[in-house]
Amino acid sequence: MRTTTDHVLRVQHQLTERDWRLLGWLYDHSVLTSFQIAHALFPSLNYAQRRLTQLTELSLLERFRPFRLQGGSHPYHYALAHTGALVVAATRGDEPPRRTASTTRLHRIATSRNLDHRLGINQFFTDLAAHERIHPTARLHHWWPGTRLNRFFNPPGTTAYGMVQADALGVWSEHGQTTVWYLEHDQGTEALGVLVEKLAGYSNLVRRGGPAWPVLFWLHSTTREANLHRRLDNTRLTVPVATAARDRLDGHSPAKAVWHLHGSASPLLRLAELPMPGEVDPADFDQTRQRATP
DNA sequence: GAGAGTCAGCGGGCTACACT
DNA sequence: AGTGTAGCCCGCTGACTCTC
Repeated sequence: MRTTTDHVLRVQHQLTERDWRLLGWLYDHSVLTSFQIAHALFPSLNYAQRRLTQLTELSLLERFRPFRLQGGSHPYHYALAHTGALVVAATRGDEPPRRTASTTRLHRIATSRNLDHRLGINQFFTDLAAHERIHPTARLHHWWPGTRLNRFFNPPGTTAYGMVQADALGVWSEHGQTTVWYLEHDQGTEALGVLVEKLAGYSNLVRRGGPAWPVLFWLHSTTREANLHRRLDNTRLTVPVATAARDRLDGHSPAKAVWHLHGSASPLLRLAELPMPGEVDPADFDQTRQRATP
């Protein structure tokens, strides 16, 4: 135990603010590819690869390359190694994970059938972080995994709001406008009816006094997007619903004007322009310990 | 001087395909 | 069936510049 703690102390002073942000993301969101990390946090892929190799040598990160059927190779996929998990847990005041738990977690990440879905969600947020990196007025304040939402809405000792099953929650600002939204990442594998049914959870939340933040469907094609809007025409909505299709992005970030707000005749909206039920202070979300940065 | 970052070239691991 | 080659998709390395 003493040795492990020493190692944690030893590596901490070698970390930059960017490293802390990366470790925090991996603590919350399991896995990122070298491309995603480079795009979100580094000026070049080359330099990112160097730094990631260093963090791996410090035993903060683990990496793996999934088998690729079409030939060639996947990029390295990075996850938190045991030491990395200890470092982040320590800064957040969480219970330090046991080594066996860290190993089990890693194996589960690497072999998960939901790996593509997870990487798809993470791609959305790393695209936003990349936008933030080169646009001084933009800021990704918070990126929460879906699992943290229920803790946020139902803290111990309070009246429960109910459950929502979002893939993630984001708090995003640009040009002084702040929005909070739930993300539903769609790979086109679920029936449209299943997507529409997910909105019932958000309606329940609003009915019990929860906030009516927009729900974003991040869809894989414009055809599916059009079909979903037709379905929504016959659905009673209590939260704003917006959609974007990845096949019309043409390299644009999800921060840009790509969002089709259901029931609105207005042109496509930027992420920061989505309707909010009231003023939002990003600091309101700090109490649940989002960042790993000490 | 140290660290951050860029550029170009090289090499590894894989599939597909043609040839023997 | 075995072998060689091309192409794809990557990461790694050395040499260099820039900034603090």
